[in-house]
Amino acid sequence: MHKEKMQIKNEKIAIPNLQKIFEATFKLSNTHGFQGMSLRDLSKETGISMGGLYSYIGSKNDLASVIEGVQRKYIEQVLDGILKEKLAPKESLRAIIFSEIYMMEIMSSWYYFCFMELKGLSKEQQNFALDNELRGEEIIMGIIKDGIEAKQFICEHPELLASQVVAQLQQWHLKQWKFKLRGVNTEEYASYVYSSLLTCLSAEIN
Amino acid sequence: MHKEKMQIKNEKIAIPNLQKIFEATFKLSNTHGFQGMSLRDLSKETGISMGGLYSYIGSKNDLASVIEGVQRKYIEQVLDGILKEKLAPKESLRAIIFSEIYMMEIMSSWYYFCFMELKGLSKEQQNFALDNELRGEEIIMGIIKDGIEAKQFICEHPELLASQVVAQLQQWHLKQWKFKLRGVNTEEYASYVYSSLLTCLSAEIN
DNA sequence: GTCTATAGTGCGATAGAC
DNA sequence: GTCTATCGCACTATAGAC
Repeated sequence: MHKEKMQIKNEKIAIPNLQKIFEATFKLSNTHGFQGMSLRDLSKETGISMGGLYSYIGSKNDLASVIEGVQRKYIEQVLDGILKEKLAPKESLRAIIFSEIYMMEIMSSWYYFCFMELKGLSKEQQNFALDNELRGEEIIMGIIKDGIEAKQFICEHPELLASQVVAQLQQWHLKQWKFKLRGVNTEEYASYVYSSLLTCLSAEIN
Repeated sequence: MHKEKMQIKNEKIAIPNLQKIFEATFKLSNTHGFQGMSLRDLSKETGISMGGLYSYIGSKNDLASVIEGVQRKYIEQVLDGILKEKLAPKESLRAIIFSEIYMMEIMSSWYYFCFMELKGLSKEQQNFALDNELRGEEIIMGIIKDGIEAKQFICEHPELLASQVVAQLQQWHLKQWKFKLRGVNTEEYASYVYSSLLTCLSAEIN
């Protein structure tokens, strides 16, 4: 995705270095914040010189922007994949919850970075992110409403229940330290979010 | 609280100016992040000169630190007030949810700032904040367990249900833009969080 | 109690050797 | 493709006039 913007043309060199840059950015941003991280820090952490960094990124802000772009594209692909399957309401909710949580597991640093550093991005990218959050919530709300019409669910406030699920999903990347401390694993958490949702929908848990 | 550290001794001058400084900090941090905000920005926003600012704060980092300290003290006072009342499990949960949400309503900028800028604070303050989150969750979990023992509640995973409530509470300051957009008011949201919790506890809603 | 002026530092970014 | 050296700037913080 980032190919065309890069000065380094040899992929065998470019890809491992880009990976190093992303990982170091996540690490340093998690301790100092992206604005608090200097390119000198990043240079030390990656082992790439200041000058060298600039053949991989256009500018410091460009680096944050690229990370957000890659993350957004990935999520869109996965979500669209699920929606294409046209599952029944219950299975659809299950698929969304489990895939989002497993996705966060794999890309947890990306999620966390994008959430915490959203402010530093361009207005355009901020709007994309907010729209994405609304869209995610509306998809869940839509499925709940479909289930209500099909007499499978009972729920007074579908919009608030949807936001409850979104809140629980986000906790999985925002508060990983807490779940690790409590010894809750990915599978357990996803199962809980799903069963709690079914309880609030007055639906039977299989 | 911040009195002893300040150079300005006349309260009638100091308090309004400190207020201006806090509000401007919240505003600028919400758009650029605290690290991204310069004291020149803060000087322009408050109308106080660079030199003037330094008679109110010890340093830039000190400003963030003071904000976190004030916020923490406030929350502790309110929580302790509720726990002293020794209410029945249901009423206790209700009191915690409603007071926390109304508190966030009043001090929303403070909550948001402390959440987003936690990284920039000293290790000591970070630990305080994390402990506070754990403590808040444990209080809720404890009340749920009390209610289970008293045969008032049924719940398989008290610790996950407690984290669900904490997640929902945090959304109220993290995502205020969303609730405003959806036209959800404070009272409605607090009621929903409470009734959703009772549903998950298989308890009757009065 | 508030200001302007400025010291001193560390930043993002680039040029050009290798 | 990677490095070192360096430019110019914006930052935090302070000194001292008013």
